[in-house]
Amino acid sequence: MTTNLNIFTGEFSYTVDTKGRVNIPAKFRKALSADNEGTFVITRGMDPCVWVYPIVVWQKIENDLKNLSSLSAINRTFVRNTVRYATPLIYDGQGRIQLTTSLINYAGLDKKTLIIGMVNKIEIWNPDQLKEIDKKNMKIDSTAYDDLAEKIII
Amino acid sequence: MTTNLNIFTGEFSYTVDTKGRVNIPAKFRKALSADNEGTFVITRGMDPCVWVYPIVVWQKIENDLKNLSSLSAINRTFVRNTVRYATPLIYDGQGRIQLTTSLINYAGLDKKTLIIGMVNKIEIWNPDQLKEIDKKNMKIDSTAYDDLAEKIII
DNA sequence: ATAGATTGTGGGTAGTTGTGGGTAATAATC
DNA sequence: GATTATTACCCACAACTACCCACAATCTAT
Repeated sequence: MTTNLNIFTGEFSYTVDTKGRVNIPAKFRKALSADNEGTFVITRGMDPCVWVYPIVVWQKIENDLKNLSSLSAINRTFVRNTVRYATPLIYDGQGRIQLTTSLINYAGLDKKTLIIGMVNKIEIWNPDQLKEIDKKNMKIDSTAYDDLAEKIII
Repeated sequence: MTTNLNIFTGEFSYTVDTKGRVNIPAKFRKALSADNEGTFVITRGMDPCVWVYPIVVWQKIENDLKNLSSLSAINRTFVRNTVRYATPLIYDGQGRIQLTTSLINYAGLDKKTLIIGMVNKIEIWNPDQLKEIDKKNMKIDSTAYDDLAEKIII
């Protein structure tokens, strides 16, 4: 197949087990480039969910952050908030990653999860929470959304 | 023949089998350019049907999405809604693709299907559902249609 | 007109995948 | 240092998927 590496799409339903482990969908593991050596970085998403990056992609982000001047208070806060909750981890023999309790709480995860490919990263959601957010977004004025849709022709 | 590659036209009747597989019409497989290596991407259509893209066409969309910053909430929503249901897949030795249950449900597919070439993509419909939509569209005031007629001369 | 190839549809089987739990090694606590 | 909690690694298994073969119907070409 000609799918690109480190690009993730699609939606999958999985469960967080009692030990706080979730499966990384087999398709996503196959899309992970070899130089990651099975390693992801998990961190807080901007929405109430967990973001999962291939480690090589994350390292590029770290690099960009390094180049932000610490003179600006906004920069400092931004860097702190982005890096603060980031944890690298390898998936186990069954293809699962071990989430941290801090991130499980942040995303409100509990048994049922929705794992969504977001092109360059992966999101882990509590399905109910995503439904809420979706509902809220429906009401938001959609002109900005339409502008995007016009630029990116599907 | 000198038909254009990755351009699809015409209508075909096929069946979804018990395993959720549908045939891609031979004509469409022949129109698929070699660099796709037999790979399509299926996703939700804007209408209640399944959209099927050649993967090289889809990858152009992915690329545009990858360049949207996740700092903006609208960008995140847009990316999520666009790629959430997208799955790349190769057709098997018999020329079939394996649909996901999620998309089968969304499009209300059940045995009989209508496969329609939509120029740069393919649509998979439940024939009854398409008939419904067609009926509804008939009633719509046709000024918009007339506007199009000025742009596209058939 | 007939033989051969192609096409659409069905089904079987071996391997993969998702999920649970067990055990040993490591870390933390008192 | 002993005890407890946590983590890393392994085994088990049901459910699912990818891949293969079969075959009738249709098309192509000589």
